[in-house]
Amino acid sequence: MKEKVVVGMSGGVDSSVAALLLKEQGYDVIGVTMQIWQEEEREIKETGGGCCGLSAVEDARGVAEKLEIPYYVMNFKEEFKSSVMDYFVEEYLRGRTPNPCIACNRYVKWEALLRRSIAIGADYIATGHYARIDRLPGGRYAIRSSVTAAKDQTYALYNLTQEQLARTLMPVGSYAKEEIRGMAEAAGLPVARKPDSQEICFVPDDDYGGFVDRAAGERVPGSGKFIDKEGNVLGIHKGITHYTIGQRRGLGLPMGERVFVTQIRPETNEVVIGGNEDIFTRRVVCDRVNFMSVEDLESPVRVLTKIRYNHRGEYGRIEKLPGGRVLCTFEQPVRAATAGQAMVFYDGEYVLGGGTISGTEA
RNA sequence: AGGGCUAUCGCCAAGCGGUAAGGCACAGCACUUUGACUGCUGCAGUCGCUGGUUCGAAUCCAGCUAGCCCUG
Repeated sequence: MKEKVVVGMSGGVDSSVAALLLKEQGYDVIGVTMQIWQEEEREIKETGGGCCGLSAVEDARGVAEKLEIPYYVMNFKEEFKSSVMDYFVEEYLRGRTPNPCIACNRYVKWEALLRRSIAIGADYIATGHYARIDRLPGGRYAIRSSVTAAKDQTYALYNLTQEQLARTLMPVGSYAKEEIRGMAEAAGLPVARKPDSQEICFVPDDDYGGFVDRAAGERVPGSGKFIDKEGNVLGIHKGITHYTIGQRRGLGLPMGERVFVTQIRPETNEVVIGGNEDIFTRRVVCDRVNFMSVEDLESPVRVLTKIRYNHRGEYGRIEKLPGGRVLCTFEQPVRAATAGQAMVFYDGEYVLGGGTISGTEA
């Protein structure tokens, strides 16, 4: 009997080809689009694609028809709201900078979707991520870099558990983006030319600060002071939720030279401003760690570490700290390590693990 | 109501008789399954105002206005 796999279809090229590849590989494929934040009625159709685009359902259904596979829309709005949107807002209110995609992957895609897929008899779930999953000699599963470094999406997947990885397929990770588009074209999929997704999917107007303020209601932090490291007041800011470490644009401070956010202090509602040289550090600490290729970190090890999605990575030594935290001491200073963002460790092509950045000092 | 100094883009600031540098800020675009960073492009028909001298003035002269400083 054929193994059954539920493919999370966003309506983008990548997940569409994932479904195509799995069908060709002989799986019993079921297409599912996760309804996560969109309004029920009016499907806003314009740009979007990739992970959680706007015209998801319409496009995904078209692809499913073309592939002649069953297709369903599942509602995950509650899970998405509590695990992603609420978390997103809370983090900003704390002066941190969340990565919603990582939360969405772990808690919505790989928790809620996997559970429901199993409930309908599936053996696996699959996505269109540019990453591979290998089972290592020791028996553990680990995310492995995509064959194309350019589109590598392993960073956003470091938080998956062994159980989740054991039931996941990522067929797209073995190909380059151009190859994927080529296959979509060849198969006549209607989404072959769809642009890649970008920005935060549930903030369509790009105004994430406004989104947070609206969602925060009464708790929205008002304007406060921009200060320098000596404490001199440089100006007034719009509220700490509008800033992140390393940010330059949007400050409105004509200092004569480029200045950046170096600190956010939620206690005093202050945003500290400094020069570019003030945002580099060699020591970064994270918590909420998830180990992947290894079960635990017994002794310090040298790894390549990424501190943001689009980061080529920097070498450093990681070691455990009390409280389940991990400290990474980089060989070269890294720029703008930001609390709330993820720090992901790579052992060669494999994701060793990762955590949420809590600060730049132990 | 004595004397001196300064008035050029939102901020800072070149310019010194030959037809408005630059930096910051800001905007748009590119990049990007997060936030950033970065890159590219744009951004004074006009130099506080009014006259004058010059072929020609932001640049020289006069008056006016405003701000700053010193002395009353």
